Amino acid sequence: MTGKQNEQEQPLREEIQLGKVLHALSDPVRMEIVLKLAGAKEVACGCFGLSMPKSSLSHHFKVLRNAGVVATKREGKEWVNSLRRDDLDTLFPGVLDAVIAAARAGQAPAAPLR
Amino acid sequence: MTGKQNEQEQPLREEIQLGKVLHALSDPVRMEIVLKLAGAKEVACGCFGLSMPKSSLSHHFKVLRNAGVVATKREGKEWVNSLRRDDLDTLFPGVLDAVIAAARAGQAPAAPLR
DNA sequence: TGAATGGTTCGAAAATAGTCGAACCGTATT
DNA sequence: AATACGGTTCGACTATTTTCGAACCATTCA
Repeated sequence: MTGKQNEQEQPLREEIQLGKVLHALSDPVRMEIVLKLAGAKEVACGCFGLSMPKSSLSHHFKVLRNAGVVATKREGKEWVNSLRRDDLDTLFPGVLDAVIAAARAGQAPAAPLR
Repeated sequence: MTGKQNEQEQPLREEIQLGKVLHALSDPVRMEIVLKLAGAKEVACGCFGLSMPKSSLSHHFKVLRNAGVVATKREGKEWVNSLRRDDLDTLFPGVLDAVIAAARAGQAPAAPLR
């Protein structure tokens, strides 16, 4: 009953590459995920209003994870995701903030944040 | 003798999309091009120490152009490229600067800028 | 006009990325 | 133990990207 696998393999901070990060962020679905994570700390995979099969969604999370953009770990029976803000900010200062701000402004102008 | 085609088709400012830009920047060759352009205003396509066929290089410039990252126009018999800083800064404030700074720091740490 | 230069465009082949159903794996609940 | 739940993994397929040689196109210079 001990956790057999309660973390997905993710790159260490120093293994994160800018190119990979930018590629991960270049997809609209993944950008939407990142925007949601940016506003909500931690979110389970299913809690996204994204209409697509589980497997597709899981794929996008995997890309984000492998790029070092999000961290995923078990929390009960669901996987909980979070942005690796500290790592990204340290490695690439300002990049994530600027991209998120630009994406917020451009893609979803009408979304009432509260 | 009049210029038959002295500009490559490029998106208007308002047609530039963040996702396309990020994808364009996610390739190492293209990032290198952008870094060179960032430090040198305008540069002809050939003036890059990149060892690859003309057609491949041309392809990467095309991706950058289509994404709205660089502008290209005829100057005598060569094509001259420049970063579309003003457009990008207006649309996505801080993104280009942060990415360039991060790329400079990460990829080519030993390059003595002067 | 002819040839050299600088770079684009055209295929076509190879590599990479995205989509999705089906099977699977831990966890929790019964 | 059996079932449900949340999500991953495994193919297989499709679509997009990358790479590169060969042909082409303006421009300039001889």
